[in-house]
Parts: sequence; structure tokens; C-alpha cells
Amino acid sequence: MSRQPTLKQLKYLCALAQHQHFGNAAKSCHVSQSTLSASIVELEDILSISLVERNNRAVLLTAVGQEVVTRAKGILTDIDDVVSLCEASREPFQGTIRLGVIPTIAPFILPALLKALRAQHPACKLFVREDLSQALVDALQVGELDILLLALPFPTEHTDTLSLFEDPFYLAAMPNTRLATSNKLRTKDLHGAEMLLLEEGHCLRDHALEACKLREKDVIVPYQATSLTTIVQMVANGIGTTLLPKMATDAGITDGTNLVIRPFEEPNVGRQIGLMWRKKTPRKHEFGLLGAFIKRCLSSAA
Amino acid sequence: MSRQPTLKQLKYLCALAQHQHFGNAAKSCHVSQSTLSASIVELEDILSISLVERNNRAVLLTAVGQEVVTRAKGILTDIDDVVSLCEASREPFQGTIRLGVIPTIAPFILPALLKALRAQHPACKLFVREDLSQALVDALQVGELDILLLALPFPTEHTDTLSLFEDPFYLAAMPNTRLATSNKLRTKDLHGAEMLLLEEGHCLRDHALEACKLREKDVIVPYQATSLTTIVQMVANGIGTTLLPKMATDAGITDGTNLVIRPFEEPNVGRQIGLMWRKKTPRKHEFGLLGAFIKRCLSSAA
DNA sequence: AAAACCAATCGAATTTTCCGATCGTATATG
DNA sequence: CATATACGATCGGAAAATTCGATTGGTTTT
Repeated sequence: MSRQPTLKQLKYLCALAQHQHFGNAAKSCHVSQSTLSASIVELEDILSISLVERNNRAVLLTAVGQEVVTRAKGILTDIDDVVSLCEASREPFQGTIRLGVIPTIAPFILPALLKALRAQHPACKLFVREDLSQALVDALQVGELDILLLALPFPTEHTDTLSLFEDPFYLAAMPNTRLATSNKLRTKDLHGAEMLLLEEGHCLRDHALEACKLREKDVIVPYQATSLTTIVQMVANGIGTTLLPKMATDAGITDGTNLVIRPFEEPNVGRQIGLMWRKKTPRKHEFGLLGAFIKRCLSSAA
Repeated sequence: MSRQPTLKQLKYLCALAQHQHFGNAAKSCHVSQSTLSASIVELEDILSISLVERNNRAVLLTAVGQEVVTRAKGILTDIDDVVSLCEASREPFQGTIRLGVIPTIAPFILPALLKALRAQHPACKLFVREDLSQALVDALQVGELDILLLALPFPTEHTDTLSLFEDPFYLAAMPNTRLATSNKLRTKDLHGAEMLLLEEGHCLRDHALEACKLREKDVIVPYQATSLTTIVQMVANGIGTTLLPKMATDAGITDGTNLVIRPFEEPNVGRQIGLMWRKKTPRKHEFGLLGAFIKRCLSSAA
């Protein structure tokens, strides 16, 4: 049964190679000469090969010994790298964050967020995945992602959420349509209107239906519209009307069109934007800070 | 005081990453669940960071944990590489041999030796250094070389030598000179002759003087002749006469000249070719085999 | 409500590690 | 030629660690 060399043995061997002297090498490792000597013997025993040639005038490495020392040095620095990697990751925003974002948020927030993050936390490596809420939640559950930025509520288990801010829905319509010109805009005005919403699976669709108390029959499911930008173009071409989250209009999604953007009279017509992570994550503190950071970076951008 | 992760901990972490289950991972490592669990905890303690998220339905790695596992796998295979490197080096001719050869042997033996070695021991990595005997011996003593191929005797300490074969000296002279045409050639015939020998430091010079009982005044030290080939060219141009080792003439050093090559009548006019290594080398057995190999490869080439 | 599962923890036994002292050998010194 | 010195290997005992089985606490499944 042949065991494996230990890191300690390799460390001692490297020290011995450097000092060419058992006693001095031992001193540099803060162990006794007998300990180091025995360790080298044991290493040679494990490898079944002699690495060091003991000569009373000098300690010489064999050819194999040289090679082992070279590799051992590499291994030891690799270990040090692991340690310092972890040291760096210990402080918030110093490590990797695997973030999932839904498609109705990503294009409007990520540019500002990434820019601010690069500026204020250059060591933070942000890995972003854009997908539908359910896919993101699944990925979160199996540990492929660390945290999600999405619209709440979204039904899950074993997760905590942090609500960041309300994202109101605005009506976007062509200038001289009924909805664009009515006196005060209320959600019940939408009943019977031809609304264009994203296809099934986008939570924006569900949240819009919910917030405006719409029924399915009011909705036109656009063929092949997987992004809000496409919807906007369709509305601008007179195909109907739609709801846009404030962050999309803030980002200038209707630039270049003559669409009318109108808020609703009643409160709470909108969606809640928040973060979600696994209940058991060890990074709750960091994620809380990330939430504050996102809020700050959006309010300064607005 | 922060210690270093041990290989065992890294191994357990990798197993855990693979099995996603403490009990199964422990089984695969042939330890108890408690041992593995404690090891992981300790590793996390050493790195002061949590690597694994314990969830009752599944074991998840944190982002840092993933990264550590990736690096740990690399480190563990590096360790395995060291082990297999040593395994390979254990058998003769499977590792590196750092060979020193003197200039009056190298060009005549190395081609055949290297060819035979590549053919019969392809795993053997031969590193060759060509230098004067004293420089080679110094390098041998400090462990830069493992073994020397040179002419014996050469005064040293702490070395063993293995005599391989006699390399007779032949006289090389122009066709119609006294030494080329005399009846029987004896070393005393050389007295008063103008001999061309290599410059100081080449042992061939010393061995030639010794074997032929020559005095310094008999010798012409050629300006800038550091190789036998140069000497041969000078003799062929009528500048004197010289002694050539048999292995040089065998290798065809006088090809293209009309020089006469004559053996001496008396025995033991020549030099002894042998190997030298440090008394304390752990590779005596292998070096003995190398000696036999060299003899074999030369006799089959002759 | 009970059973099953899982990882963490505890305490005891074992193994390993480490040190100081000593030994054997080779070199330097008187 | 004897003695002193230097160096690494080895030995035995003390200290520290590792390991295991058993148990606990919490969660999920039946």
C-alpha cells in the first residue's frame, strides 16, 4: 500500500534543496533536525526512490530529486494561491458572484450596474446569466447561481428575497388613440383594449395582468416577440398598446418613436424588483450590501 | 495563526463535490462520515470561508468552493504526477541521466551511444555536457552531473570508477616520414619527434605523454587546436605528427587525408576509458548497467 | 405522528507527529 | 595519531492529531 506524499514533506524537501543542510533547513521550517530528516526519509520511502544524496560535506539532490523539488514548488504555490483566493473572497465584492437576471430587467439595469461595480469594486467578478424567472430559480436551487435579480413575487421554496424598489408600469400607446388621449388613465380603461404582452413564461406578463386586473382575452400574444424592444416597435407601428416598466422607459426604450408614455392614476400599478438567494447561503451579508449597491447605483443614474 | 490546507482535506472536498453527499463521499474515501465532515469543517475554518452549503436535500458548493475544487483537482493530479514520475524513474534507464563527457571521447562515442539509447531505452532522458575532465569532476561533485565518461586515471576523491575498455594510441604521420616508415614502431622512437598534442587541460595530452614516456620538449603545443580534428588537419599539412586514440580513427577522423596510422609494438600504449560517479550515488546499479550498455553498443558498432 | 435521512458533534481509542538525546561516520584540528 | 567538531540517522517517549462509532438536532417523507 503506497501512500501519498504530504505537503509537509514536499515543503521540507524544498527547504532542504534551498539550504543544502538538514539543520538549517529544519530551522527555517521551525522544526527539529530529526523531524525534517525523518520526513525526508519517509518521503523517499513513499516514492521508493532516493531524492537526496547525503554527503558529509554537502547535501546533493539526485536528478529525480531536482525534478521533484521543481514540481513541489509549483504545488506549494498552487496551495498558496488557493489560500489567497479565499482570503480575497472573504471580503464582500472581492470574489465571484454568479447573478441571474430576467430579460425584462437585464438590458435596463446591467449597463449601469456593471459600470458602477467595475469602478467601485474592481476585484469583483460578476458572472451574469439572463433567463426566465423559473429557469433562474432552478439554477439558483442547484447552486449554479448565487443570487437572482428579478421581479417579485415569484413562488419558490428555500429562498430569501430582498425587495429593492417598485417599478411602475406605464402605458405606451400611439398619440391619437383612445388610451393616449383619455382624461385620467386607470387600469380598468384597459379592459377590452388590445394589449401586446410578452409570451408566456415572462413574469412581466403575469405581473402586468395581475396589476391591471386584465383577462387573457384582452391580450394579444405577439408572434416571436421575446423582448420589450420588439413590442415597442410593434406598438409604434399601430398594432396595439402595451405596458412598459419604468426602468425600460428610463433607459430610453421608446427613443425614436412618437409613442405616448402615461402613468396610471392609482397606486401600486407596477412590479416589485428584488433579489433572491438560497436561505442557506453563507453570503447573506454580502448580498444585502449588493442590494443597497444596486439601489444606490440606480438612483444616481436616474 | 493560519495553517495550510492539507491534501487530505482537498481530496475530501473533491470527493464531496463529486458525490454531493457526505456519506457517499466518505465511503469513496474509505473514511467515516464524521471524519469527512470534520475535515470539511476544518478546511473551511482554515480558509475562513464557507465552501459548502449544507442543505438537507443537497450539498451545494459555493462559488469559492467551486473554484477551490477546480484548483484542488489540479493540485492532486500534480501530486500524482510526482508519484508516477518517481515510479518511472525507479527502473534503470527510465529517468534522467546527466552525463559529462570529455571532448576527446564525445564526438566518437556519443553518436552511436545516443542512437542505441534512443532505440533500446526511449524513456531515458540523457543530458550531455562536454567539458574538460577537471570541470566535469567539479560538476559531478556539486551534483550538477550524475556520471562522467572520461579517460582514467583521473585524481579525485569521493568517487567510484568503472573501467570500460582500453583505447590504444595510434601514431598518425605523413606517409614518407621517418616514423611512418620505420620497421617496428615503439614509444621510444617518438623521442625527439615533433609531436602535436592538444593544449593543457585535455587529459588526452597527459595520458599520451605518460603512455609514451614523452617529455614536454618533444611536444609542439599547437596554437588554437582544441579538437583532434584540427590536429589531424595540421599533421596532414606536414606540421608534425600526433597520437590518435583508436576510437577517433575508428570514427574516421583521418578520412580524406593520406595519413599513415600505425599501432605501437608494446602493449598498454593507450588510455583507459571509464565511468565515474559519486561514491554516495543511489544509482550505482543503473550506472553499472550503463557501463555494460556502452561497451555493448561500441563493440557492435566496431 | 412516526420513520427515515442527513450532517454535525462528542468522547474515546488509536495513530501520527514531534522533540531531545544519542549514535555513527566523516572531516578538521592539535 | 588522537581529539574535537560537524552532520545526518535513529531511538524512545511525550504530545497532538486523526479516526471512528454513537448520538444529536433538524428536516423530509411516509
